[in-house]
Amino acid sequence: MTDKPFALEQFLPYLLNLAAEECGRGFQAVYKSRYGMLRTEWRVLFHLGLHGEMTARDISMRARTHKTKISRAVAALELKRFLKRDRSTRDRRHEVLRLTSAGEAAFDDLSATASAFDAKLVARLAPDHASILRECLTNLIETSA
Amino acid sequence: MTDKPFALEQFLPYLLNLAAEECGRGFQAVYKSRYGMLRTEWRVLFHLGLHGEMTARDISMRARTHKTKISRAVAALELKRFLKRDRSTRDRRHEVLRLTSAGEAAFDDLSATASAFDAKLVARLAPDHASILRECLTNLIETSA
DNA sequence: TGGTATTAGTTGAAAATGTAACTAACAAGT
DNA sequence: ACTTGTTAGTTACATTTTCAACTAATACCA
Repeated sequence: MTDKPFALEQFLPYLLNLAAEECGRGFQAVYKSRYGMLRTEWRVLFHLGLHGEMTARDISMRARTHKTKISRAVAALELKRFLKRDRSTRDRRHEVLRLTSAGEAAFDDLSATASAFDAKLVARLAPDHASILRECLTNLIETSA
Repeated sequence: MTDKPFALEQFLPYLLNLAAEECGRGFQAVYKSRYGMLRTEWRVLFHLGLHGEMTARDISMRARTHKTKISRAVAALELKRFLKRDRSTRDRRHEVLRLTSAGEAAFDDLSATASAFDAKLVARLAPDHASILRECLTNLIETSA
């Protein structure tokens, strides 16, 4: 502190957290109020909507989310009739997950909302900064794994 | 989805959350194992270490953190003998918070660790990207308020 | 076949968070 | 003095998250 005064408002983990919280709030309000979903629930919904059939483990890997979170999100989405599960016949440990038509409708609705929301965020940045931002974030996410 | 396939891995709230989680993990391991601290606790510690005397409300505003979180973090830090409180004589609703010498020692240690950690993160990015990243994040944080 | 290890997914208890209601102190107008 | 309103901070309760233990199915190998 006497040497080099640490700059908290420049510290990346701090900035990332604040930005994530601020930016997440707006979209959260939508999926929460409209479908009673939690964060992990919309993530699962989106992964299934985008990639079709997946197992809980696939989603867990792709979304870098712990399997217990996924497990409960899947249970919640099943309860809402947004997805169906089927045990794989080849390996009965695996459950193949798939959106129902209600789930797909929710996905379509929310992904449109998300696109619009993203556009608003990007509009706040300098024109050529958005792509650099995404590149940096992707980089930080992937290098650490 | 048939129209424009939504790109989840380009969606800013999603990227921000993943990046925040990934980048936070490493530093979290330090303050947690070394001092048994929670996220809000190190934030309060840092604000006091950097700005000297503050009230819980000051920290709450600056760190954009809800007052109940701050209240609990302050209580935890007091229990660890990292800070002291004093009721203001002018307005007895206010509590003036100040680090103890043990608190300052923890702050010095952790801020050095944080600097090193930040440097490692920056090293993963393209040379001129780090400052743009910080600018974007600051922008996203402040514009929304 | 039997034994050990691994993997997919679930569950329960403890810890953390969010929300709203609360206490205590002050301010301002009457 | 006496309401009414506001502010600082705490507490209580419900919701979420985390962590570790668990079940069930499969794989590997002797």
